[in-house]
Amino acid sequence: MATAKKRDPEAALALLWGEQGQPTRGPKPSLSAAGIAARAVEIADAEGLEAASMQRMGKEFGVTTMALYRYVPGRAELVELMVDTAMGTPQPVAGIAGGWRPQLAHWARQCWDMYRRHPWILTATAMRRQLMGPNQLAWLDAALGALAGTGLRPAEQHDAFLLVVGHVRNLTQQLTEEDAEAGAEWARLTGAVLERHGDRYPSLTAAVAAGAFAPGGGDPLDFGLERILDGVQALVEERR
Amino acid sequence: MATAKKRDPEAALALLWGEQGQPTRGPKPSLSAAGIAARAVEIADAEGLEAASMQRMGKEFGVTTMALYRYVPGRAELVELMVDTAMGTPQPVAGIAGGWRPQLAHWARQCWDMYRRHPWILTATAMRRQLMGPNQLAWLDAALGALAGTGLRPAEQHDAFLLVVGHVRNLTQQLTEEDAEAGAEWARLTGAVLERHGDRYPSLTAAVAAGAFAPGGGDPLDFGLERILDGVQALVEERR
DNA sequence: CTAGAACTGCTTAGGTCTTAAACGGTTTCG
DNA sequence: CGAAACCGTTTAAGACCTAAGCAGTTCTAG
Repeated sequence: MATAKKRDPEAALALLWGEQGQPTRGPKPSLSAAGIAARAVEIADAEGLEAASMQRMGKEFGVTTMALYRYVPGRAELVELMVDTAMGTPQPVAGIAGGWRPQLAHWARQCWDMYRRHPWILTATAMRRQLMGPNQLAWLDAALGALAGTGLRPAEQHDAFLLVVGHVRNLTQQLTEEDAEAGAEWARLTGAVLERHGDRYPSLTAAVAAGAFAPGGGDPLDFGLERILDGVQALVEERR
Repeated sequence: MATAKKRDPEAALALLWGEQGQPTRGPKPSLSAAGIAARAVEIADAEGLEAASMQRMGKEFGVTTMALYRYVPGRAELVELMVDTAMGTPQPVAGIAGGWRPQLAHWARQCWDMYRRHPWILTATAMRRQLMGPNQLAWLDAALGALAGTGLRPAEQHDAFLLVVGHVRNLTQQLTEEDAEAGAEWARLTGAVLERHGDRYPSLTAAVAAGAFAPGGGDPLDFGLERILDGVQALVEERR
């Protein structure tokens, strides 16, 4: 079946944390979950998440598709492992001078780099309470470490964290969409539509004419990040 | 084939904008693209985007799966039409007193309601330059209308728009994930993990202990929206 | 008024994907 | 030395999307 199935979160977590007692009986395993995930990450980086199908991974290792199910409960669990593998470990944030704001900015930039290297993580973690592996928790921990310096209430720190990751993720999606050629085609088509129906969208027409949609020059992360950090800082100072 | 296929953006746009010359020759069509999309939206609302498959839609209307392809070039185009259909028209923002900030806040809240009604729009519009239909453009136009009052540079208005939609979308994703039961299970599992490996994540452990992850009481949209608008407002005043 | 063009919906078929189940071979433990 | 555990394979089932061709139906051009 392509859908549903009964998922076992315990098994998935054991896989993520590498907490399965390895067997002693039968033949030596020729593969490993970590190895499969690592190769799958490479493929997803190069060709997208869809390309890293079970069948493809089987071919990649010279085994049958079904052989993979000895190492991984199913596709969903493999993707979860891929996500944690691809994320890697963030640099610690404690060493950065200047308090929470430069620390959080550095964290965001690092996170952005990571997402740009592995844009498929976005779709893999969308619309689903993701089981978090060691690396994903490390990223969370690092951001919270920076935010602890704000003196905000705990719930507010959590909200601020979501705000920053959210921005990073949105930007990743925005920028990944554009691979120049496709972006130009899109702009052309949308421009043609606007030419026909522009009168229904006065503000949009004006903005386009003013060049609001022209490919920007600066660092795309900056604008939003600065606005968000300004907003958080205002709250921090208000609390003090 | 389940993948690839040659897409025809022109045809897709014609579908979105209802600009196909309707036929005069053969038998009366028993369905319509708009009708199919409308029903598909209902199904996606209730059971998720996956549930609104071609096969399912065929059954839904008492015809074969392939009959649908007389009305829609393919699944992708149907989803695009579903998105625009589900979005509907936003309330105009011009009538709201108090300038750009209340206008943008109202827009965001309205947008959030829309996304909460149709959370599948998130996954449908992820990782792909979406062809925009009339309704989607109307939402964009409304937001830009509010932002025009800021006096920011055009590119900055665009960036600010992305910041606000991004927040709304992130929050939708965040909140849709939690359907209480699943959320509790997730919290339990993550708690158990943290109990075992907590020493590796000091900041996270502290935050959890302080209740940062306890289900919050207030309006979840508020925190981020206020921070973002504060940040934008600071820039507006700096420009003045 | 009558072909034929155009359009309808259906059938057939081929390709993708995940995964359940059973089977023979291999390794180690009791 | 048997039996249990584990390996990779084969087989097969059920989901999905869609290309291609076929038999009717309806309008229009000649």
